[in-house]
Amino acid sequence: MGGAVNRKPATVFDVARESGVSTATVSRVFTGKTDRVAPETLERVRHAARQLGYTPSEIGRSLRLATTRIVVLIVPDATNDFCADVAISLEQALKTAGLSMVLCNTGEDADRQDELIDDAEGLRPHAVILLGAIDTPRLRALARSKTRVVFVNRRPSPGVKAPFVGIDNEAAGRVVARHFLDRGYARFAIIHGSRRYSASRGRLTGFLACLAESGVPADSVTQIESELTMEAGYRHGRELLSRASPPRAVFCGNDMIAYGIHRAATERGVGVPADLAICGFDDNRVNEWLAPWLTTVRIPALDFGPAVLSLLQGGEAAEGEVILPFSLTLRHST
Amino acid sequence: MGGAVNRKPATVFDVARESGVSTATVSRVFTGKTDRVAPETLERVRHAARQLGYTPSEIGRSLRLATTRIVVLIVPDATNDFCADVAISLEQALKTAGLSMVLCNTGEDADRQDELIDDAEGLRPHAVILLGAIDTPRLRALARSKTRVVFVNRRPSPGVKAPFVGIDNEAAGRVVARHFLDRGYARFAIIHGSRRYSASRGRLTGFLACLAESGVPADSVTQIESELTMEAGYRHGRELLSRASPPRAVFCGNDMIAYGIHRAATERGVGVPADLAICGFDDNRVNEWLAPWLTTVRIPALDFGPAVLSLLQGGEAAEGEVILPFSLTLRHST
DNA sequence: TTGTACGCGTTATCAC
DNA sequence: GTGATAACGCGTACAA
Repeated sequence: MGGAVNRKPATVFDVARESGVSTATVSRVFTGKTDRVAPETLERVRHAARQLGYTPSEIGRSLRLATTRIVVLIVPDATNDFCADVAISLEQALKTAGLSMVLCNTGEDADRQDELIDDAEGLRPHAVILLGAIDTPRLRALARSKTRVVFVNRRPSPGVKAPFVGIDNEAAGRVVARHFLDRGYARFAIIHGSRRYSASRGRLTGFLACLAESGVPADSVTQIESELTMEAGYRHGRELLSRASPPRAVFCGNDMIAYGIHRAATERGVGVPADLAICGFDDNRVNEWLAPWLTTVRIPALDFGPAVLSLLQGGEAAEGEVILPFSLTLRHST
Repeated sequence: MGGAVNRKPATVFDVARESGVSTATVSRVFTGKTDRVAPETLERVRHAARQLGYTPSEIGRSLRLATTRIVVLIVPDATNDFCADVAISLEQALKTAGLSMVLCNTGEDADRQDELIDDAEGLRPHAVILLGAIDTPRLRALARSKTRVVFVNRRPSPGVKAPFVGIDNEAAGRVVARHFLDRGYARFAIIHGSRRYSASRGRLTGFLACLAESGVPADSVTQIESELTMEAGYRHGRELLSRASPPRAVFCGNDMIAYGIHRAATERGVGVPADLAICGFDDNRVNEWLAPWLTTVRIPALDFGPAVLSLLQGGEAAEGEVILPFSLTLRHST
């Protein structure tokens, strides 16, 4: 049995002493500069390290290099399947680059986001990734700082230059509107996320613009700003369907909303799509299995992680952006 | 405009110089020892810090205190809703204690788990939380080390003492078997997770024991060890239903499996529960909305995070354990 | 109430 | 190919 139990972790000094070399050599071994170390020395050091149960301290390393290998991902709502998928794909991508991911949840709360940004900066992270960021002074300060920042799915406010990964939301909104028009529907509703999010704004803008250009009168389109949860969708669905003249087709800010509306419709005996057409957004993984009826805009959530990583690796002052493709998945709800 | 742009982050020294005090005083201000600082000095320091955009470096702090405020959560499969819920609830709970969560995914791969454990120890984390851990020598070494470890949903191998959060899986298996028997079903199948997981083993043991005690012959029970995914459930479902004498009731290792089986049954025109009864496990959040037909064992996934935190805070050498309650959610699939 | 001085573990630089 | 050494940012014991 090694004696590595019940003592504080071994350090480079311990390994150096044990293997009869200097700390510099030990460091060289563990930073991969093995070509500058004699093979025999290399083996001696490795052996001693194993013996002592030595694992290099990221803390010491980070202090010396003035940065950690941690990437902080801040999401608005981790219970949302889309956020979860982005987190999963990002964690996988980061691991290939030797980076760890800290996950934080704002709960869509601006103050909480700002606190999390403070905490994140305290970690001196390799980068901060913001999914669905909320525009606050603190956020702008972060974007101005030396900290690497990547915005996902929400563009930084004009004037803030920073890498971006997302889709063309306005085009997506237009595609849905066009689809509704092609089907011949006349009265519409859109239940969208907060206007503070450029993603929500973009979809709303594209949807409304396409309808307007096709001569749909503005009073035929109900707009509802909503949380993006199943509960909210259910609530709004009940309200919409109890109106004297309910909408014929509804475009949802995400699939969660769509699930809620569908339930509201089912409970009232409203046929989908016979009486009400529903279009979601995101195309969550479970759809194929549990909601094979849902027409929705498919976003390649699992491609977001690799895209973010490519931006992180793309040179120092990268201001690049990655626009990922979307597509309309046609099923039976429209 | 403050001049905090384009320079390296401010340190205690900068703040000390700017506010005309010593670094010790600055440190005292930011570690909450404000009662040992004159109110006027306090304000001066805070002002200077704001001016400089100073955020205390967790790195320096961690080095000094020989530990970070990071908790590493290692999960087998983040795409699983149960894992996701545990992660979410843990992140929330940890934040209240000023801790950050690093999330890693083993993909059910033992080697990868061991690598992640190495990485985790390098971070000198406050604690490592293992959900569905795989028993390896490396894991045992971790449990023996000074690193705080909490096992979730899987008991450490006998001889390894460590805090545990989970449910009574054997009792859960029995409850499902009893339910099947009460409904009068005769031929059974259980599609369970890897026997390497004590959680899977426990459910299997309880299920089989209860059936055996009730006089069900062993050859009336099909056992299938499987991945816990929708795809695997679908595959096994097709296979089971194509048999000459298919099972009448199937107990699934988790809800994902159940979704897959349900789809396989639907595609073949097999009625649920008329021809096949299905019982899941976990009761994912989406069930109420998208699978309101699924009878399943409800696990309070969102209570796991707080439970883990309570163990972390429960004294130094806590070897406590938290057994959370489960219940059978009866719906229409049985 | 405040300041001085040290050490935490690592790596880059320089000298040999 | 190897070693000695100086930082990196912070918290605290001790001194004033």
